[in-house]
Amino acid sequence: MPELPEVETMRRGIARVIGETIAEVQLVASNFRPIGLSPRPSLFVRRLAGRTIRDTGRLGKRVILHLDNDDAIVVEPRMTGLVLLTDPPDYEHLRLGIGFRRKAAPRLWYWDRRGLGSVRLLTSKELEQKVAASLGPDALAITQAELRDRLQRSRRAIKVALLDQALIAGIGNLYAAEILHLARIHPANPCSQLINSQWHRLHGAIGEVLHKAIQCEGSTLSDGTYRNALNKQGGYQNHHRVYARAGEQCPTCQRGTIERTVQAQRATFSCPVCQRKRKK
DNA sequence: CATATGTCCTGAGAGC
DNA sequence: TGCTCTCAGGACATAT
Repeated sequence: MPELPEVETMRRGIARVIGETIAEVQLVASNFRPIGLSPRPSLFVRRLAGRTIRDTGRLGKRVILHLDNDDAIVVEPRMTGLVLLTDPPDYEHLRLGIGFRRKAAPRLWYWDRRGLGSVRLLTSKELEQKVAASLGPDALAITQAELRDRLQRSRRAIKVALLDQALIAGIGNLYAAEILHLARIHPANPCSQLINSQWHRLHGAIGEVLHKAIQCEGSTLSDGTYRNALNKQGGYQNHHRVYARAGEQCPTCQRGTIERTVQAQRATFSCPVCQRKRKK
């Protein structure tokens, strides 16, 4: 489930490879069907040979490694992908390894248990046209006016709209629930019905939740999958207010009991008391 | 054009 | 105990 905070933690965690030159690329075939790798393996390896990592970045929920020839490695972890500079949780689900010329440089791994993620090598033009152009403003950079302008005409529920990466980039199922709870907005509330004070609270809650989650290095859920680049668990799961807490008392109002509902085939958690369905 | 649904994948946990 | 079923949710293809 890596969302913005987890992917940002990955990006920061691999900053040490900036300036390193690629010596060798290892594609781990194993018994798995091919990972979402493009271009085809031989070309992928050839185009990376001798390249230097110029910078790291993030586009929504993707980690970007910018190379010295302006190509970019685009890592999309989806549900269970991890970018690591240390030994992975297991060797069975390793997909890709990159070794560097400098002896002291750590090896860069891509590990993915479920294999829904992908690793692509794109030109800067492809990165712009295929990736960046399909994303809305980053959730950490969006202004309150942009947020309202982009979402308020949607006929969908606010939580469903927050998950639409073309409207705002970086928020996933877990953080959407946490953000709406902090903002005291019901997830089923249609975007068109939000009033000014709610847009204000929503914008504030997006920043507050995401910054705190980054500070905690993301959320490691009960399955234990998510890890930072050094294979350490995140800490934000200890701050979750509603996610996976159905039946517990609401931490905001101390009166409501957290409910689990389903929207767009995704589990949603909210407090029926302080996240009222009608506008404020 | 906007929105809705089906699909991929593995492993954990429930229920019998 | 061992089997089957359900669920978890990223992004995208296809349908409405």
